Amino acid sequence: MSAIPRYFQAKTKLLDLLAELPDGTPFPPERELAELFGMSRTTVRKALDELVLEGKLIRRTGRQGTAVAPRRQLHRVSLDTLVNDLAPRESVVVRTVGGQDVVNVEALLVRGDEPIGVRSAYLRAARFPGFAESYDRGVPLRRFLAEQYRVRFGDLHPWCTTALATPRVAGLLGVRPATPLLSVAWMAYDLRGVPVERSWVLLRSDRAQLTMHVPRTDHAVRRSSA
Amino acid sequence: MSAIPRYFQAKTKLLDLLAELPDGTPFPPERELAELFGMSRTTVRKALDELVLEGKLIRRTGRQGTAVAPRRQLHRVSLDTLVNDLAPRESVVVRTVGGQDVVNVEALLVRGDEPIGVRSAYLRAARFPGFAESYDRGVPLRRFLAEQYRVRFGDLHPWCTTALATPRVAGLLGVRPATPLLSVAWMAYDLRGVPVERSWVLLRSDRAQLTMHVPRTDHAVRRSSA
DNA sequence: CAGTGGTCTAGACCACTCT
DNA sequence: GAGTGGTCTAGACCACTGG
Repeated sequence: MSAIPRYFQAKTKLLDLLAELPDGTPFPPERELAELFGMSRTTVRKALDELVLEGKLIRRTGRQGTAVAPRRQLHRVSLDTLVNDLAPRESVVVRTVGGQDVVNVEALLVRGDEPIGVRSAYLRAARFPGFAESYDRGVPLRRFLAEQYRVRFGDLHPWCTTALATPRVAGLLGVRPATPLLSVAWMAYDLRGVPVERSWVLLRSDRAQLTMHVPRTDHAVRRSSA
Repeated sequence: MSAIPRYFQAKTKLLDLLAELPDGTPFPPERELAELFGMSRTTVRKALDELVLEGKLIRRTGRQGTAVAPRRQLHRVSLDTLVNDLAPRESVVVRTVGGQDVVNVEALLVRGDEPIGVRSAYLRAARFPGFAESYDRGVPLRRFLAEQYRVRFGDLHPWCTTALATPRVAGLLGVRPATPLLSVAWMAYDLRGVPVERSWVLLRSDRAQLTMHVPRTDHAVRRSSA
């Protein structure tokens, strides 16, 4: 095993420093920290980079400098809400892609005036004639499909992973490219097993947590059935 | 807007190079790429760093060098399994922390000889006397608590986010420090509402996906009840 | 042993923003 | 103009791995 890298020692010190400062407090400049810690600016920057990725610091160009990130209230977004009840309202974009074959519904998820995520849904255009023109953006997508096109949705098995922000998504969410995001994706089928909707959501994990539900388990039952 | 950084130009070139190579192909050394692109090694490394984070390249120390990442099969881990059915077996470590007040059960999650995650559970020692000595590592933690200590668990509301690997976790999982991981955490209460267990899991998202379940929704019912 | 990635340094120049 | 973060350089030393 190797020794603890200096940049990680710097990170530890920075975390201590950070814990004592209230939100929004300007942080010492990188050059000053480098001198204080007796390290090169490059090394200190590597530690700062990680703290920025973790959402604990914010950096702005110019005279504004680095500051303690406001401890934003983490918005708790439930999986059920994400799938069923999201009404995109004004920020939705509907475009047809793949030679008119597919309709893409892209919506920015906003909480308290801040973007917290992007949802992108793909539908077969042939299954939903006139969708692009008739979609009511104040209605959750799945409810709209259920009501207007008589879709009956079956069980869902979404999966969750991490992804790095592409430059495009980074622009939408106000983060730097290559920022890690929480990714939730699913394929929705109707009751006959026909695929209906392919969606995924990218969430800023510094602003939103995904909450899930696991019903209570009776281990006695589990045990006797095994 | 600023010009395109050189490291991003390097990344584009590397992606072109990478697209033509089959899985596992050795990649040119960093020093060679730097000379080829007319950049410093540091700049090329920044581009390589992102490709490694995206799982497109793997880097190994020593003579082995960089190579095109094999497209691994992703293990699908269900949320229910993660919470209820994980039997850590031989890799579990039990330690008491915080002045004997708390017991920490740490287990490495393995699939096919590869580590895919770490689970850490915290229990109040006073609630579970003798736990550290008596815990049977072949039994899932929650079942053990249910059977040996008569715990009846209530509903669970885990939450999901991203986290960066600390050097310690990185060592356990075989990734670089600061690799983005999928984090699943929960607080478990018994049926009387007393907190019992505080756990979290860190998953390598290049090897494992978290799968969840959403029961079918009847939008007609939802609509009429609103 | 030679060659690889991992880390670190001391400097440099730029774009940006506040005063 | 002064100070900030963003990028880049040329070099150095180390730990590790294969022949």
